[in-house]
Amino acid sequence: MAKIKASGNGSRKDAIIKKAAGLFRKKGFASSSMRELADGIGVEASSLYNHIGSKSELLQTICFKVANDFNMHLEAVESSGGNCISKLENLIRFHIHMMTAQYDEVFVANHEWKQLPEPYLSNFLSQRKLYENALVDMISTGIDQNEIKDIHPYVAVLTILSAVRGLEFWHSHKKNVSIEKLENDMVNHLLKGLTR
Amino acid sequence: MAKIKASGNGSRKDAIIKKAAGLFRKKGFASSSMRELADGIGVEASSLYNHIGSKSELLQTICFKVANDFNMHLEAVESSGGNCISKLENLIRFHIHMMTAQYDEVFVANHEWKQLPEPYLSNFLSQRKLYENALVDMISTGIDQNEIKDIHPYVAVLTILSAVRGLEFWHSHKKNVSIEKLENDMVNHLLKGLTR
DNA sequence: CATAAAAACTAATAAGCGTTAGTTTTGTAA
DNA sequence: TTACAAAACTAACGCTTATTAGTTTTTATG
Repeated sequence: MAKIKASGNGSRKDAIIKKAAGLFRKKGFASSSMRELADGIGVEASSLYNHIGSKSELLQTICFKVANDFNMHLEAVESSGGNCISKLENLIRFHIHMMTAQYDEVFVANHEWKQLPEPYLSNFLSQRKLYENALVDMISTGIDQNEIKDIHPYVAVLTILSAVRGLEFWHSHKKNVSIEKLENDMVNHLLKGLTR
Repeated sequence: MAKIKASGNGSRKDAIIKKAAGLFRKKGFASSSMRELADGIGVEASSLYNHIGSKSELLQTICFKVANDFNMHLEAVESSGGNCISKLENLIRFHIHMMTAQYDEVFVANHEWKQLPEPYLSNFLSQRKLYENALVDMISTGIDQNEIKDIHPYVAVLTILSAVRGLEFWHSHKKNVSIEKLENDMVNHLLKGLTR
């Protein structure tokens, strides 16, 4: 065996994907070169191709892994009991959790999906649309049951998803506030508003 | 004179910048080529250099034009009367307005600023930090004056800025809702929450 | 130690990139 | 019509890109 792995119990391929996620986040997919990625691992660029198929495949792996994690959690929440607001709260907290636990991967999936080639691009977009629609349904139900204000459901979904997405900016600022307070304050803001 | 302009009263340079904003939004800055941009205008790539300095200059122009528009409006709001909540509402509505009136440019400034070379990158980031700080101060004042809930001010700023930023997804969905209802629902959500 | 597989290496390819130089065409004004 | 400037063109430059082929080194297993 050889030098690429270094640590952990994942495969060499996993190590490459992890490094790629970090690089793609920092510089963007198109501005990241395979030579740069190889440098970060301590290997020649061509050596990477013993483990992966292509640069594009790296992006695909990252994006669909993230999409899958969100879909799995959504299913779990949907089939759980509880009212709409608590389901929404659960989802918001999961988004915040993912953003901190898998920062690079979530960031890349959020920013670089446009660079996916067909048919992966269409696949990714339709998965995201399904996810959004599930949240729209959840909010619509909440409105019907008088849990939630009369608001355009998609606007609310957009606001929530965009707000949690914005946690990507948190990484440079995380000194003063604990992640628990961040999570609680954001959930509270999104569900109960700012006005006293 | 020559063929590049086609319409309007802006210069040829302005026409190129406008086309570049559209292209950079659709494909990303790094994935957009000068040949592609020239194609969209109906000209050879080298002809562009009679009007612009470089590809990077196009990005700089777009990013700083947007930053400047936001800074100008912020100054106007800060020196206006009114309580904190109404100032915040004014700002949120301006963000929504910019996102619809200058979609390509705002999108590019939001997504591609990372590709700015130094010292423009540092300049852009410090302008954004100043903008964020102004909003943090605004919310802190609101908390002191009992207008706003006791929330971590930066979390609230992050939530608001991220939410309005998410309107970039609106362009594919704008059929069912008027921009006025969108604006009102989002302002209401961000200021007064979702829960009835 | 021998063998085989895994994973590294060197070298090269073809394509695309931003950009420049030099030249020709186009449009305006005298 | 002539003269000037603006803006287009063609052709090429040096560089970087992802990727492949072929070879050698490393590692694990018998």
